[in-house]
Amino acid sequence: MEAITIKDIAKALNLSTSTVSRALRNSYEINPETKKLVMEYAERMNYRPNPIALSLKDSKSKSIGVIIPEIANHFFSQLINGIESIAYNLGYHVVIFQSHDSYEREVANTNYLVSRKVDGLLVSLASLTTDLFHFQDLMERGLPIVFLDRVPKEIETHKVVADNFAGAYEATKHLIQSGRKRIAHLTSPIYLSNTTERLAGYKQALEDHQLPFDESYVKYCHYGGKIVSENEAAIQEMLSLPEPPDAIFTASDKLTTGCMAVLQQKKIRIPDEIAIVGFTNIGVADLLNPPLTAVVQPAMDMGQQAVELLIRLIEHPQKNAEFEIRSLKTSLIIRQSSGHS
Amino acid sequence: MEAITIKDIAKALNLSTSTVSRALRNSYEINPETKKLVMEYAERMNYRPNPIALSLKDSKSKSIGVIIPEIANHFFSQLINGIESIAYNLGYHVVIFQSHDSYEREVANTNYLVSRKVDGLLVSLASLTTDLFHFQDLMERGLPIVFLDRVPKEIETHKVVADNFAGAYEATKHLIQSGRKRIAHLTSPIYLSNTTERLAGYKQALEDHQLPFDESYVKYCHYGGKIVSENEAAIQEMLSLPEPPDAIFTASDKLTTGCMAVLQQKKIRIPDEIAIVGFTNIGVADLLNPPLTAVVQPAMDMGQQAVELLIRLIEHPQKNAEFEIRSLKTSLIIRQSSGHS
DNA sequence: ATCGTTATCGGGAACGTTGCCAGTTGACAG
DNA sequence: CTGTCAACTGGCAACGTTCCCGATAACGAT
Repeated sequence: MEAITIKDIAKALNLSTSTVSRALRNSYEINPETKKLVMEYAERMNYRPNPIALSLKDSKSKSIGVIIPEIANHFFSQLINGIESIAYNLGYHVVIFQSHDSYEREVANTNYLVSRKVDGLLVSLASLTTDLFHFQDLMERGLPIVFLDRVPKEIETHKVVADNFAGAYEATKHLIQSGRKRIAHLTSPIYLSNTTERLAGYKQALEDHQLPFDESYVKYCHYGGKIVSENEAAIQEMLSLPEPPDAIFTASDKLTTGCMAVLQQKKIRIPDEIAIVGFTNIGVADLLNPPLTAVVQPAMDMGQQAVELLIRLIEHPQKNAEFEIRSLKTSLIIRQSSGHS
Repeated sequence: MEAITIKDIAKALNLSTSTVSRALRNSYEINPETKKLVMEYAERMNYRPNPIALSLKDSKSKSIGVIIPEIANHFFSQLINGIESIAYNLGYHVVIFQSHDSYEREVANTNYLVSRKVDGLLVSLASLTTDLFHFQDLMERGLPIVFLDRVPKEIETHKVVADNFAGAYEATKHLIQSGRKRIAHLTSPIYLSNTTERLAGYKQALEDHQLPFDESYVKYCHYGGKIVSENEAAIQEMLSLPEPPDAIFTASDKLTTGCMAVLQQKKIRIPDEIAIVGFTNIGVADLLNPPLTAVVQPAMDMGQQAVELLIRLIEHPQKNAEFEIRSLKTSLIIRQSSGHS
């Protein structure tokens, strides 16, 4: 606990704290000998500057906050790995918070991170967030924020997303080309950017292939598949339609596995009766029964690009800012669940 | 950015900072009217004490550090959820770091967290950590640490683990009772507490059922299944034995899925040719092909108990300390991969 | 009138660091 | 011998907060 401070060094070497400080910072106006003396002593005593004191002084912390819905999700944990790999190399620390898709938690986490003087924020919106004031306010006050994956339309800043439209289009098209006619879409709340983009891709693919769009084939699950009963109800509703779907395109990790679980439990054969394509980064897709056809997002890459943009924003405060929206390609990995022959 | 401070309040209300400070803290020696004035003004201006300043002053931060091997792992993310749920309620913040099973990273993270003045540490050891000085040193300097899951024998403090011996015993016994005779064990480096305990349970089960223990049936994967080729090599070695195993008991998430992937790729039928039981908390065990028999750890509970112990340690510095080792029961969930009829 | 008490408040130091402003030397030109 | 200028170093304030110590006034009690 008794960490050594600059003051201790000053006392031991009979110097002033300022001198020590400048010596350690290798200032030109310090006698090389003194410098050497200080540096060696500091080294020997294993001196580490106190980041808290520095933060207090400079209102900077060399750390960035990450707010994501949850970490128990392959997409987000890969995202984090991407973020960390870059941030680490650039000398930034990463502080992770989960919103658990709750608006209140997101706000609380945001406030805490700000009071902790993070230099910037990386955010993927909670599914239940509709009011964006807490972020808008911060941005106006000059805090750099970069959004990724689930991004708000209303805020102007750098954003990194997957090409959801193309991914959904490709997935739907794949199902169509595999012979499916009645393709359902199980997705998240409509006010997520993801949802509308994927929905649009899905619709466009239907249209381009002369299939009708039927609103009753689209189900929005507010809790993103985390509440089983909601899933189950949504799927049950679709199955009870006069013409039940012969394929389901699911829009997230949890929705996909949740859907598979429900079908399995109902003894509905995949893909014979219903084919599935999931928008998911789940790691064991090819170990599933049946192996899952998936639209995979370049999560790691997304994380990396997002930090890069953020750190650029932090270190070169906006030259009143052209903001970028980077849209990264997804890849469709075809396995058996889509019934592709 | 221009957060309001106690000084601002003092100036605005024509008081001294000390008075404001005490008013906010509801000190008895402040005139109730003054108090009201201050509190209302603070409320109106949305005053929040600066945690950095507090940390500097008290060398306390009301936050705890968590160092785990990796987040992209169901066991650990559940652990985190358990930790957060309790810590949050007790007014502590949780700062998560991944060691990625690297000793250097573990040390770096530890140092950073300590310099950031976390009030305590929750640690699950990196698989490549053998030198424990960085933790021992901290403990001697009075920093509360609680280990969980992967714990060191050499350090005396609270520990929370799963009952690895019993879990492994039960898994092995289950395989034996399902008619398997040549049960292999795919596991992590031997210097992890987990590994030895699970190995012991495995051995004991063999012995109790009059099966010979054969060292060539035990493979230690240093990278815990994260490096596919290592997995593959280990499994290949076992398959090339004169008497290849008819069952494999795998000791972790990644080892389990890795093993299944290799068998699948080699077109070895599970469980017909080789049965599998995995020590894993993977969420989609029943969606796998075949559904996976698993020894599940009460990860959430483990996390919760560990924080409780840690916070107790933080808030009631050791009454020279009876240290607890809590061992929580695992549960064997039987599915098809073990070939149970 | 003097003193102790109580109630209420302000001053200043401290946490660790940096940066500005001032010294204090010594050398050297004038 | 003085003035100037480097070269080097020290003092101090500041970041936001708390806490110890006093200070002030009112008010009985002595």
